[in-house]
Amino acid sequence: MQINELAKRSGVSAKTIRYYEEIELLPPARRKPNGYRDYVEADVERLRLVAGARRLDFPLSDIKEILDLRDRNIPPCSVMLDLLERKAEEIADRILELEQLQHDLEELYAKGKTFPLDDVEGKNCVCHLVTTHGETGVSINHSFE
Amino acid sequence: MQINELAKRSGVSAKTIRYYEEIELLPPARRKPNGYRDYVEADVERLRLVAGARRLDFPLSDIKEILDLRDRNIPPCSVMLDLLERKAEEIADRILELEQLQHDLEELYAKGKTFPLDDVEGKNCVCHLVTTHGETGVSINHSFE
DNA sequence: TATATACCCTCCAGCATCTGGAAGGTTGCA
DNA sequence: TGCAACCTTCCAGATGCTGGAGGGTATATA
Repeated sequence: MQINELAKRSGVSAKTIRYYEEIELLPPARRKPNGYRDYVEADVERLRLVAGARRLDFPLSDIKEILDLRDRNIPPCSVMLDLLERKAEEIADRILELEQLQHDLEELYAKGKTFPLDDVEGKNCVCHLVTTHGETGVSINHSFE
Repeated sequence: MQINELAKRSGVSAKTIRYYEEIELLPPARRKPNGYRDYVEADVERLRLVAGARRLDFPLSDIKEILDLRDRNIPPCSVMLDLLERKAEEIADRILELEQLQHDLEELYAKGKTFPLDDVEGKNCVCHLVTTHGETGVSINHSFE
């Protein structure tokens, strides 16, 4: 099987497959006499595991760890379970952050709407609201509340 | 004011300030006779706008646009309002994606828990669940449901 | 045989946003 | 004189690919 067929069957582009080989996530591919990469069913399966884990947003380093265990005939399932759990926590945190961000954006938008749009140098415009202040540089300027 | 003071007052690291200058988000800094960068109040204000927009997760390209308008004495507020609105939509989409992902992770975790942990080559382990299938490569393997 | 096309190959560069570190100059103070 | 604490530039790395240049190969058709 050539690289494009593997790509179709795994849902990973040929470009990406070569990249995975380069960073040693996949072993060096067997070659046909003409130098083309030549794959078999086991490669499809391996790559599908990679694709599935990527879809769950696992970093390639974690995926590599899983595959390395499997290659050494150590069942990687408990590691995988751990990763799933940690990832879920990470995602939950990220969702909270984004919700806070969305809240800030909406507040700024609403407030910005009430200000003139042509105040370049003055202080009564939305641009001025989008500014950090103080030494921490982390909170929104709420001085117009 | 030297770079470290600007860093403290804006909440942006000295390293990052130099980087912003390099990519022309900030104009080349004035220099003291000894070659050190030398800043004034206006630089603090400009950098705070950058930091505030970054905190809202605006890409540097958008921020550059805003600053360029301001530098040409064109009020950037209506552009900023547009950006706020589009960004909020983007964040909302991202939150939905992450919630879907979290759902998938939890489902996989729960299901994985019910499987043996030592099934390397077989099909009854969580690793096998984390696999794309078919030509699309986008859906989770739910064959154990 | 010539050509068109659809593959395949390698290597290099770029995206976005910094961050770390090396190697070295400057300032200020004991 | 020595040392800490600044400052400078330049290079490399992180993440996960993607695009393109420049070139070889395979197959079918004219």
